[in-house]
Amino acid sequence: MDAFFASAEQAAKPSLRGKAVVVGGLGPRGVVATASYEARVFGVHSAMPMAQARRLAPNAAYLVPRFALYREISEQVMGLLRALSPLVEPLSLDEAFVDLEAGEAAWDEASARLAGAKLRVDIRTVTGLTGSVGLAGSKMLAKIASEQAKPDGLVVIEPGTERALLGPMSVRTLPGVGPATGDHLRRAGITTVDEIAEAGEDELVRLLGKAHGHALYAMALAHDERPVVAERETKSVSVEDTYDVDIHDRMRVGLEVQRLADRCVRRLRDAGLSGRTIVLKVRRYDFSTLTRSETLRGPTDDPGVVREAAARLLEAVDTTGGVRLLGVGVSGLADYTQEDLFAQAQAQAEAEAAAGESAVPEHPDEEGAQDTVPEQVPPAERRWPAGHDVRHAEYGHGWVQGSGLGRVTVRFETPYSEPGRVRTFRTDDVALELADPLPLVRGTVCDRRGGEVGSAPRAECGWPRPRGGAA
DNA sequence: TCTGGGGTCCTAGTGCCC
DNA sequence: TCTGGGGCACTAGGACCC
Repeated sequence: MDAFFASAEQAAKPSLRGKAVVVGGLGPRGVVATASYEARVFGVHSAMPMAQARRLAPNAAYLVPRFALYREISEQVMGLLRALSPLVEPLSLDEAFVDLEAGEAAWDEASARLAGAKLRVDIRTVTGLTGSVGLAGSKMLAKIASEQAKPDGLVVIEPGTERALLGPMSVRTLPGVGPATGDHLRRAGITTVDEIAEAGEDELVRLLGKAHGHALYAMALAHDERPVVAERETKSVSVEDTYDVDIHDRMRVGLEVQRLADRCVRRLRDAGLSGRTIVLKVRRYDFSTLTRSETLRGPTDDPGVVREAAARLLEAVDTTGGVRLLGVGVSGLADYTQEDLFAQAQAQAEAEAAAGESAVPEHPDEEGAQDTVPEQVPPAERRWPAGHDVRHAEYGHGWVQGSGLGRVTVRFETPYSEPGRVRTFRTDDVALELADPLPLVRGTVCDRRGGEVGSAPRAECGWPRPRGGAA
């Protein structure tokens, strides 16, 4: 999908069509998730600090991501891909590989082109958004083709032309070559794919290590035999928060870790998983990041057990100077729940010992349970995130254009209307309430699959993610 | 300028067991 | 009893991806 989050917002909000739109974290430490093509003209791009984006494009619309909406659109596109082939490998919410041969949707270049062209039309019809398709004989080349096809295009890499196409390209084109490896290669005098091939496999292994060296050399020769894998098991589940202001208070750090542990367990349980290894992540004031982990005797999804492990790990971390990010994760996953009996028994014993002494909450992780850690934020304060849908008793459906100083500004429009008018209300106006997003195309019903085809949904998103790479 | 969140994979060091 | 090596599990960090 092309500039996916931003395109979805433009489709949902007629007044933003043709305008610079930036989606990402709006806090002081936010970064850009996606910029519309209109915003990219100003130099705004993904992963850029939001403060920098605001300087480059001060008049752009800045919105927070609405993952529920993107997930629904993603599921619609996934449905279209699965109609082409049983072998669909999602890479993210907006990208996927499809093995067209396995689905007998294509058997030669002409039929592949036809299938790709029809897919693009279908995506547009169903979602109202544009997608790009790359067609090639391997995943690596299909991905490169789809990048070249953006926005709103279709590119085929014909068999026999791969080496000539790849040769002059930057090493950064190859998957797995990021800033660090790119620099490493550049210092060795290697900047193009051709130069990787000329350097030879031994040199690549010497420079980058065994796995990376072999893989990169093969890619440079356009060799990529990786199959399209429809089912990928989740390996870890984690949550993390970056704080607007560094936390110095050790007690507060401890409370945040407990909250994160609870959130992580909720995600774990929603996915029907349990895990053995608890990981604590701390990013300090100077951006140095460290992780500490502990492996239990058996997998658990008990919030008390995870909280305790995370607290133990925190004890070994020096947080003087302040922390900007905290995270809690669980790995070593199992798709069954075999409780850590020892830890549970211990927790129970401790709870019994503590009974009467204090009112520390126990295991509150039932459906819909709230965080047990006291919130620092005053309760009942209504939040109006920029870009979120609202409904007003009198004016109907709209979205939050901005809020602050006790006021919220709403633009009243829908995906099917003309650009609408703006009105401002008090943030506690009872006539105003948050609303679910409307479908981008009138009459389409998002296909909330029950997992009857292919793999059962895992992790929080139900099921993962798509693009137009076709192998 | 000042760097999110949720993942995966790889490497290297260490300790333990046989 | 001591030593060494292989294999494995665990831990920590880094790079990369979207």
